[in-house]
Amino acid sequence: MTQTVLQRIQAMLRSGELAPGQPLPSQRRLAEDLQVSRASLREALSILGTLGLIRIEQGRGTFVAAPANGSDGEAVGAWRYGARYTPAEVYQFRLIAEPSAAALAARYVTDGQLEQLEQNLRAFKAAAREMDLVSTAQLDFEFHELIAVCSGNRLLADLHHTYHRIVLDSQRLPLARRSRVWEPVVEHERILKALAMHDPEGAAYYMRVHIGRAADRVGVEVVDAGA
Amino acid sequence: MTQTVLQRIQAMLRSGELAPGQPLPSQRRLAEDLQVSRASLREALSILGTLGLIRIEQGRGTFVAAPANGSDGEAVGAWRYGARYTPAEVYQFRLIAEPSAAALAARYVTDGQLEQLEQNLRAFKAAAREMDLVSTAQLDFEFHELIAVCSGNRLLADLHHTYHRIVLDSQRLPLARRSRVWEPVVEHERILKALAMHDPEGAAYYMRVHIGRAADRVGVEVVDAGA
DNA sequence: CATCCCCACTGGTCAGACCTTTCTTGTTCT
DNA sequence: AGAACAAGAAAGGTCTGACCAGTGGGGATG
Repeated sequence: MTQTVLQRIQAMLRSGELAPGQPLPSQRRLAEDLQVSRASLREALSILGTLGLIRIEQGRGTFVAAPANGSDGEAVGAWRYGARYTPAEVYQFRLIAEPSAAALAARYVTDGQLEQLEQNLRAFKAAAREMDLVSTAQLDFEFHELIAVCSGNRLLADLHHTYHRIVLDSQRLPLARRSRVWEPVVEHERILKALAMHDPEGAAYYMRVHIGRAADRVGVEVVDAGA
Repeated sequence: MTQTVLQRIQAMLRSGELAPGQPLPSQRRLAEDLQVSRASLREALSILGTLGLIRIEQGRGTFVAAPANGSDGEAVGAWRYGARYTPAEVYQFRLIAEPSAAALAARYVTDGQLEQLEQNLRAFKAAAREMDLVSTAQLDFEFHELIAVCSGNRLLADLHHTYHRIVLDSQRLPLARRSRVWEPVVEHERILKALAMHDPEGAAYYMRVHIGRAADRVGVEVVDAGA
């Protein structure tokens, strides 16, 4: 039920039916429209609020979140709970670790793991095509985690799990700007192709590009260690 | 309220109070424990479920999500308790992370930090001259930790702490063979010189060489990710 | 001894009530 | 007329209690 509501509201948002900044119907009204209880509706709205797709203000209403436009200084501020590490630190670290993880994965990846990655990519494509931002974010993370596992270095694999948690702790998934939701699909495709060809340099290169662009998409400025 | 509950449950998960795969208290029980209504609790749990931190199964219960089991779906329980890493994995990871940390440190290191590093190097020299193997190992680690801190990336700094622990837990201090005890002193000197000159490429290069040779000195074969 | 069914759990959903905050609106006082 | 204030409508926030729907264990039955 809640999942259904989640899907339907996401559909409303991406259909452009509601413009950014525009208020959604009141919870009571919306619950009636969707034929669900207010409790179920609220669970869905809470999730969307946490993910940053909508903004909920007591006494005022619920509003479609302004798109994460490049007007920097604001997009990052949403990282309100991530006290420990800044987004820049996380992306900087990913820029260091993940290309190497990809290079190692290119050497050691098995056919079974490649199949898993391809399966993930297919689901990722489907989710992107339907603009299902929640699923894309989850599948994106899974892709990177799979590669970390394929690297054969458990330190890298566990580590990915760690900063996955860090991002989750900040309660803000790396949702891309809607207009750029298709970019990571292409980038993942390139990485996967390099892995399939067992090409360490290529995998590392495309991974580096991918992480850099991912940081850009969420409006984070990162200093590349360049090592 | 919901936000508070979210924080508290996340705190439980982080603290390791609940191990992966272990069930959480039932919603009715948990709601009572946390002094909130089940509705509010459910909103928080729904969010955590969506984010993948917990797995909610109707009729069965709510469970702490297991860390990524990506590979074979078999070796899941393997590192549920206390992950162990081989020295090869640790050195491979250091080979990835530390050159980048050194490059960043070269950019951001302050005069005060350089002074600390120089002091460490002097003590390191003295310990090496006296063949004090325990002190050299400790000072060696401290040198690397200082550099991680200088990088300005707390993720790198905390990480160093982590695998320092891993190495200590394995009771396997990187003690050099007596005949080669002086080598790391020279290598540290080169790194420090690059840092003092604010030369990122040089610092990264000498660090890479240093880690590689360190692995060799303790007889570990490492595959360089080469990325 | 094996089978089956019941019941006590779990999470999922619902309805309605009450609270707090916000903003409008209409009144009142200056 | 204008400003200040007060009341109320409407929004989201929370709570209570109930019922629905799967799950699984253990006792009754053959």
